[in-house]
Amino acid sequence: MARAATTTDAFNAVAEPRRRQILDVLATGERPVNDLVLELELAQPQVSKHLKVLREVGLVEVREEGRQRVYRLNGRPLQPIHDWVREYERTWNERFDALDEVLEELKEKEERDGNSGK
Amino acid sequence: MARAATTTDAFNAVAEPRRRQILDVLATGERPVNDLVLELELAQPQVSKHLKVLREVGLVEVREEGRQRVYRLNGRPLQPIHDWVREYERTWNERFDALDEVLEELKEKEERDGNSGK
DNA sequence: TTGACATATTCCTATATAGGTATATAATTC
DNA sequence: GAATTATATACCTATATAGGAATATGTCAA
Repeated sequence: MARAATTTDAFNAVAEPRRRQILDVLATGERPVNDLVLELELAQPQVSKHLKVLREVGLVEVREEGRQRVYRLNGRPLQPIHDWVREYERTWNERFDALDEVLEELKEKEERDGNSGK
Repeated sequence: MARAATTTDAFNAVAEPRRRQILDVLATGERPVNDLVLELELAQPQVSKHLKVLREVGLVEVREEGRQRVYRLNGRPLQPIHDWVREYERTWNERFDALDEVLEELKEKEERDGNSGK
């Protein structure tokens, strides 16, 4: 089997840096294709193809305006990535260790006092 | 050009669901390869190969213990993903809209009062 | 040292790109 | 309607998989 298609989900679509760049630009406001071409210094067909992938996973939407296609961001499909990766934040963020300690202390305290008080 | 190698960065490594599964298991504690094989119901060579990819991007580390290789998680390479995707949270989270409104009000208030004070 | 166990590596195949180039499609203007 | 502009699509190539099967490597036990 080959790798999963880039259009499988946001994880795959966003693995490509060019596509993240496109989203980063669109995050500042909607854009017709040619603006993206100029801002990213990427060939027009490449931009169109990346946009197609992003469209298929729902990360962008299009509006027709004369002969232009105006693309806008839809971040919602990124939520699963956010949710997944957030669980790992504690593994690199030391503040979580501190928080864990506090919670641990509270728990122990509760176990000591808890039985007497309700 | 083909797609970027899976070992290019965490974005690419983690696009594969099996590798996310492996990390999810390791998040609960280190494991020798065979435990992963059993828990994921995946063939041993496949697991070893996925682990190799994860090793190359630094998402796991190995310790030799007799004839076993005990793998443990290192979440740090996930931080760039977290940082990137977090910027988009506001695009799907309505609470940010509410926050934006509050900030907008504060800003307007400041502009009204600001000139007299300070 | 022979065999059992744990893991990694090699070889195979089908498939899917990303970018380049050329071209098709569609809207607009003169 | 011919030329121009904006975008999408088709075709090509090099490359990299993910999984399956077989095998190599390394470790321990009897």
